[in-house]
Amino acid sequence: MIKDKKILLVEDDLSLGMLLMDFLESEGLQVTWRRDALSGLQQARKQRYDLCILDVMMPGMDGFSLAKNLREYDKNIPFLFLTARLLKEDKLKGYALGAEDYITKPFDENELLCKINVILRRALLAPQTTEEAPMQIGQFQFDASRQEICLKDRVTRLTEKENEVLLLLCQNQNRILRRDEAVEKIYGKYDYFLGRSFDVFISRLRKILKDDPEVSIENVFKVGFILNVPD
Amino acid sequence: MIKDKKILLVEDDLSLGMLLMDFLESEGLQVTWRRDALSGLQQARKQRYDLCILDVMMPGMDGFSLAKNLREYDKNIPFLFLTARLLKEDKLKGYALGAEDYITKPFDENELLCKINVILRRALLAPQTTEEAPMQIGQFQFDASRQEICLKDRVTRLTEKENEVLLLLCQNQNRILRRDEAVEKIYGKYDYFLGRSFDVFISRLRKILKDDPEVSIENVFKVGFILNVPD
DNA sequence: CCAGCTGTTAAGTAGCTGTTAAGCATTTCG
DNA sequence: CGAAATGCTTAACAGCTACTTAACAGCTGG
Repeated sequence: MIKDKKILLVEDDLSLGMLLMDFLESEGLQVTWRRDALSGLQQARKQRYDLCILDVMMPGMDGFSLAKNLREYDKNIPFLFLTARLLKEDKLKGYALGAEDYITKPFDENELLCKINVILRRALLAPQTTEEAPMQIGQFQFDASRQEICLKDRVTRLTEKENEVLLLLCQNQNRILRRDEAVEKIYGKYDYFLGRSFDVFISRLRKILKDDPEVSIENVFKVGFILNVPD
Repeated sequence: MIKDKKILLVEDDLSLGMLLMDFLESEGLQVTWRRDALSGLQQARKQRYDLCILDVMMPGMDGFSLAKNLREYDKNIPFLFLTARLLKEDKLKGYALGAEDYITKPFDENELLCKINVILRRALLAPQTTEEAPMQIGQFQFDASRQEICLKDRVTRLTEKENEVLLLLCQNQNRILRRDEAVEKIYGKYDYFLGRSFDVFISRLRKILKDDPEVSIENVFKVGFILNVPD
C-alpha cells in the first residue's frame, strides 16, 4: 500500500476524527487533522497535500464551500467527502465540485483506505509539477517559472493562463497536444466556452511566437494542436 | 463531461445491460457491451478501452477472474465492479485486484456517471500510455501520434478518421483487417451507412498511398482489406 | 476611485470533415 | 451467362470547428 503521503483531514467530530487519524497513521500516512473548515483552509495553504478528506456537515463553513476554496487555490488537489447525509443531490453536487469520491457514514475503515489508495495511486502516475529550467523554443527562451519568454533582447511577460497553455504545448512539442486533455488540465473540466477561451490563448500565443518563422502552433482539426519547433 | 471515451461493459443481465448502454451512449461515451466474461476478454484484446465496467456475478467466469485476466494483458487498464452483493470481503477483494471503484446495485445512473468521469479524468492526467513510434509502410513513414504520413519530403496530414483507419490497417499489415471489426472499433457499432463511409476512407487512403507501387490496400470480397507492404 | 490588466464571452468569417448519394465496376453463384 | 450483391470513386454538402478581433466584467494596485 502507498505510504508517506500527506493527508489533510477536516472533520469536526472529535471521536471520528481521532479514530480516522489513528487508523490512517497506523497505515503509514501522514495525517493533519483540522476541526473546522477555516483552519483546514489555512493549513492547506501552508503545505501541499496529496489528498484532502472533508466532512460535509460542519459548523461554520461546510465541506462543499471548503472544497470550492481549496480548488481556487490549487485546481488539481484531490479531495473526497465524508458525510452522514446520503441525499442524491448532495452526492452529485460533491462530484460536480470535482470530488474523487463521496463516502457516507457509517463506512468501513478498510474500504476508505482502499479508496484512498486508488486516489493516491492515480496521483503517482501524474507528471511532476512544473519544470524549473528555461526551455528553448526555436530562437525563444521560455522560462515558465518566471512566466516570461525572450527573443534576443526582447522580454515578454506572459499572463498566468498563457503561461500554462504554452507550458503544456512545450511538454508535448512536435506532437499533438489533445484539446480535451489540455482544457481538462487547465480548468479541471471541459465545456464549450472553455474550449473557446482556450482558442483565444492559442491565438495570442501565435501572435507572440510569430517572430520566429520556424516556430508554429499547428491545428489538427477536431483533435488538438502541435507546437512545431525546429530540430 | 468527458466524451468519446471507449467503455467496455461486461454484464450478463439483459435489461441492466441495455439500460446502461443506452444511458452511457446518450452521454457521449462509446460503449461496447459483452454478455459474458470470455467474450469480454476477447473484446478487450481487440481494442484498448479507457474503462471496463465488470459485473461480479456472471455465469462461467466471474468478474474478479476477468479482471485478473485483463490485468495480465494490460496492467494499467482501469476497471470498476458492479455487484448486487455487498459483502465487505468482496469489496476489499475487488480493490485488491486494482479496481477503481466498487459499486453495489441498485445504484443511481448519474452517480455511476460521476464515478466514470472521475476515473476518466484521472486517466487524462496520467502520462501517455501508448507512446507509439512512427511506423514504416513501404517507403512511407506513418506517425499516428502526429496524425501524419511522410514520403521523402512530402508530408500529408491525415484527418482523424483517416488516421484511425490507417492505424488499424497497420496493426494488421499483410493480413486481413475484417470489415465488421474495423467499423466496430471506429464507430462502436455497425450499419450499412457506416460501411459505406468506411469505404470512402479506404479510397482516400489508397489515393494517398498510391505513390509507392509496392504498397496497396487489397479488398477481400465480403470480408475486409489487407494492407500489403513489402518484406 | 480610477487605470490597467486578465480571462471570458461574443460575433463574424472561413474552412475542414465525415457522411451520403450516385454511377459504374467487380465479384459471386445459381 | 446474367442477376444480385458488394466494392470503388468522385462529388456535394451540412454541420461542425477554428481563427481573429472586439467588447466587457472583475480584479488589483496605487
